[in-house]
Parts: sequence; structure tokens; C-alpha cells
Amino acid sequence: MAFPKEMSFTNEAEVLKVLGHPVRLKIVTGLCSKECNVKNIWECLGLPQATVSQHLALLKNKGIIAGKREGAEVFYSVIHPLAIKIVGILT
Amino acid sequence: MAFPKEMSFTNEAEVLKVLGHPVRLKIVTGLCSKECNVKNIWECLGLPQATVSQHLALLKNKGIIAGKREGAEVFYSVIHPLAIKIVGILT
DNA sequence: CAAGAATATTTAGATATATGAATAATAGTT
DNA sequence: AACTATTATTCATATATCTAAATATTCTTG
Repeated sequence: MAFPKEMSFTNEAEVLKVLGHPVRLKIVTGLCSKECNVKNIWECLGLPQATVSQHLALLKNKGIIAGKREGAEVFYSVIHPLAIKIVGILT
Repeated sequence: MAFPKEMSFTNEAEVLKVLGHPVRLKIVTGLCSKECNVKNIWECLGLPQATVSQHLALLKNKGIIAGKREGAEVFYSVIHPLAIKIVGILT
């Protein structure tokens, strides 16, 4: 059966959905090549700090990225295997 | 520069967003393995016909799938290269 | 052409998401 | 402790999406 009711794809769909936003996709793609602090991200993207922090919070809540504090700065990196795979096939 | 302003990811994000729904992801995954008519899809998924048709319409508008009519039935298949790639890495 | 089957569209209400502004929290510095 | 830089959260509003129900369209068959 090609369309099984049992298999839900819930988790996979959620990852795709979170990445399905141009700003977040750009952030995750950037973080895949190099971990980075918040200020660097919003300066590079030319977006308000609050906007970027909100997207980062969503990405963190969904388990796509993780942040480690270094003094006043927080460096983020991509930790979700599927997200890394997806970014990989975009390039 | 890891976060280029110029590169937009608009198209890629749109594909991810459309696939970022459990029902649509299930539909596209199923259609990747075998093209299929609408009734078969909604019967397999246990969803109302109208719901499935709406998802199919969205997928068609975004260029993910295409339908070919054969008499009273319409058979859908996946035509978007990136969508096919994404389904490929999920399995 | 009438009837039935398969598919598509429209509509409406609920829920979710996006965005910007304001504010708060945390850390380092003087 | 006061000040500044960095990051996070809250709030309000606009916009988009989801779902189901009803209706419409398209095709086949008698």
C-alpha cells in the first residue's frame, strides 16, 4: 500500500515546515557551514534582532539548532540530522 | 559570508513549506512510488475526498505534482525534482 | 439526455503563523 | 552598582492555513 495510514510522517513534516521559511532556511543553511552568534546572523541578513531571535527560538524549540553560551554571546549550530541532510541536497 | 542577503532561498523554502504537512508529505511520498488516482488516495488515507482534493490542488499549484486525466479519473504523479529528492532522503 | 461516479471548488470558522514594537533578561566593563 | 552589548520574550495585529461542509464540474454509461 503506497499510502499507509499507520505511518504518520508527523516528525518529518514538522522539520520540513520549520525549514519552509526563507529566513529560517537561510539561517540553517548558514549555520550548517559555520556556527555563529546571533548578532552576526541578523547583521548579515539585514533583519531586526528581534525577528531573528524569534526564528532562532522556534528552530531551537523544534530541535533543529542548539545554542551554547560564550560570555555575552550565544553561538548556534545545527544539530538535527534530517535538517542537515535537507540543506545538503539544496546546494 | 555564510548568510548572504542576495541568495533568497524563496523557491526552496516554498517547496519545503508545502511538503511540511503530514497529509501532503504522505501523499507525495506515496505518489513517488506509484502514480495514483484521487479515490485511491483518500481511501488509503482514510480522509474525506474534499480534504484530499484541496491538498492535491495546492501541490499542483506549487508545481509539485501533475495530473493526467484518464476518463473519469485523474492520475497524479510527482514532477518536482527537489520534492523527489526530499522524499528520497526521508526513507 | 438522465443518472451516477470521480474530482474540483467555494465558503466559513477556527487555529496558527508572521511581524514589529516594546520590554526584559543576561553578561561583561568601568 | 551603573552602563552597555547581546540575546530573549511578550504583546498586538495582520495574514495565512486547516478543516469540514456544501456545491459544482467532468466524465461515463444506459
